[in-house]
Amino acid sequence: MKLVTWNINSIRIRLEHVQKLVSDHAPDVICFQETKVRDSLFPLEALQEMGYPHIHFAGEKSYNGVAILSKIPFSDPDALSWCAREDKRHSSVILENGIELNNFYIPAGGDEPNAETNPKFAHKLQFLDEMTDWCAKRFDADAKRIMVGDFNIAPLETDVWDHKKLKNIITHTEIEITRLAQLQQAGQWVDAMRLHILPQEKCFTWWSYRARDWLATNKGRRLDHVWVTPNLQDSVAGCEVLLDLRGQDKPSDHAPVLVTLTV
DNA sequence: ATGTCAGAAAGTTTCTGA
Repeated sequence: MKLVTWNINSIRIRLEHVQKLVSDHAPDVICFQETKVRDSLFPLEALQEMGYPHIHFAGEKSYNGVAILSKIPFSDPDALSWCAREDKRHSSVILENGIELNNFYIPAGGDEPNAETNPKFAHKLQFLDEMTDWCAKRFDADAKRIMVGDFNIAPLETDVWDHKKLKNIITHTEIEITRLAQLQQAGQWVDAMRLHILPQEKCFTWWSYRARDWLATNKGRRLDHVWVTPNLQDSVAGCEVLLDLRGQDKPSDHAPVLVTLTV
């Protein structure tokens, strides 16, 4: 099974890039974040015509929004709300092969890494805490689960272009990295990307629009993640960040992450 | 620290969030 997670930053404006992803890599399942479209305007037919008859989406006007596209039939489509808000930051399905797939868009958190003065950062931390409680409560050693998405946190020193310069910048602060570790522990999640792209290697999935020459300067961060339960660890056959899609005309600021599983 | 985007509202320009 080839699985992609991609913060698309508007699904409607980048349908051609989705088509390129499909033509070049033919993923079985694609998880999108930041679709930025209300459900009534979601381009369902166009995506189905690309070869994805099974689509679960949960969106809103302008902001957030997630979608799961699949060649594989699924059941139990769900979309949970977090932090008592109605923003669309989660969706899940159970694939026909029995694997539960969760797609998350964790809040970015604003600019100032102080939860007392910056409500966006407080929201991000609360969101992480709720996810941690949720994972702990429903933990099941026998369940086969995958959790993907734009987590908006780069935990390792090699997940950012300069650890020292970014250690007080949201996405790479100690407090976020600690919360993410607690979340990972609560579900015994395995970082599937880092099974194949070794932790000592730099690995980025996001480059700011503001940096010109994004590839040459390579001031990136690994904000997008694929986590699997331990019983799926040996099924993770490979991982690739699809840089060519970040290099298209009018790209998303995130590159897709492709993980191949032998399931 | 902010050089760029996307979407929305109402203005061919400003705001917000990222």
